[in-house]
Amino acid sequence: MPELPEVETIARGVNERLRGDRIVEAWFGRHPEPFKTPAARQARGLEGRVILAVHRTGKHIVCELGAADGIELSNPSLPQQAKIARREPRSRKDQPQVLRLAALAQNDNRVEHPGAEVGHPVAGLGELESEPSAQWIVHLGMTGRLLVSTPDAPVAAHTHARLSLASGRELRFVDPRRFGRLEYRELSRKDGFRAPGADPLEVTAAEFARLFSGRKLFIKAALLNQKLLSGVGNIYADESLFRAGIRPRRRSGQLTRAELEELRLAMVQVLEHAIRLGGSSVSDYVDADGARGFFQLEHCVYLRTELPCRRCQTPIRRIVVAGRGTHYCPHCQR
DNA sequence: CATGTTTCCTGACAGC
DNA sequence: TGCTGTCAGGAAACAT
Repeated sequence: MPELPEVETIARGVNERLRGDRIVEAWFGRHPEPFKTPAARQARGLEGRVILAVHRTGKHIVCELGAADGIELSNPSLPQQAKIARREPRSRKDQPQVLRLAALAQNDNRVEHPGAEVGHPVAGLGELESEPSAQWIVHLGMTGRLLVSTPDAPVAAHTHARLSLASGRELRFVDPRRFGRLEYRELSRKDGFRAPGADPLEVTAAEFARLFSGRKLFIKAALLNQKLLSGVGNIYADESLFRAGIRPRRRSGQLTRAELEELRLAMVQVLEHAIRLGGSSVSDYVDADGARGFFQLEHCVYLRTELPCRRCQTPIRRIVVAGRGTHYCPHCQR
């Protein structure tokens, strides 16, 4: 199940490999509607476009796309768009993609994914050769994969999209369980896509505390709510709570300010460590090259029911919270 | 609005 | 062996 570290790993991998490549042809299987955008419209929109950059927001992978060669946009309000992107940001919501991409670029220096060379940083939009005029947004759901492969590689079952590229390679979207979503949007009409909640790696202590105070729901349910934080899923909610020493059924609003800060720091450490290890391969997660991650080897509680706690040897307990399997140490977490 | 519940979907696995 | 039943789980839709 791809969460923030897995999605980040895939986005970096695709960015390193496909940046500057051109989509020559887009093929979509007819099976997996509903996409968020009808397949025919995606294909029409994607074909001919250049991939300027690929990055992550929340659990979404965003491909920034340049205009197709020799084709004028039908809705040329681009000068307007460019003006918006250069303006000083007034509020968080107004922040242009430029800043987020720049932040990603800094992050990139810390990557030590064993399965891949350290990549060149993701450029800010200002460094791109041209302004993005469209985006292809990929959500992997539970079992989605985004793979860079050669055209002659065997097509896996449940392959729902294949983008043929000018370099001769293909970008494939495979998703057996079909919880994944594909969306195409043109930027002349809407602002660039951003996940609905705060980014777990960038959220400030004050913002984090504000998000989680005054709520009655279980802290685990709050961590999973993408409208509060975007990117944390079941694995990293459990691992973050363990690291912070907080029980998953504590009420979000009952946590002290100190506990919330403890939780935020634990979450950041867990996520950054997981990114360094290329994510967790628990079911069938692989990165853009088909390589597995290694963070599952360092899980302290997730899927460790009845196994001894790594800190105190107490057997790990499994309960259900917010409809999700939830794992914790009854001794280390209070 | 806030929160809880149901639904989608298929591979894996248990039980007979 | 091979069938049936159950379950996991992200997020949208629906219910309270």
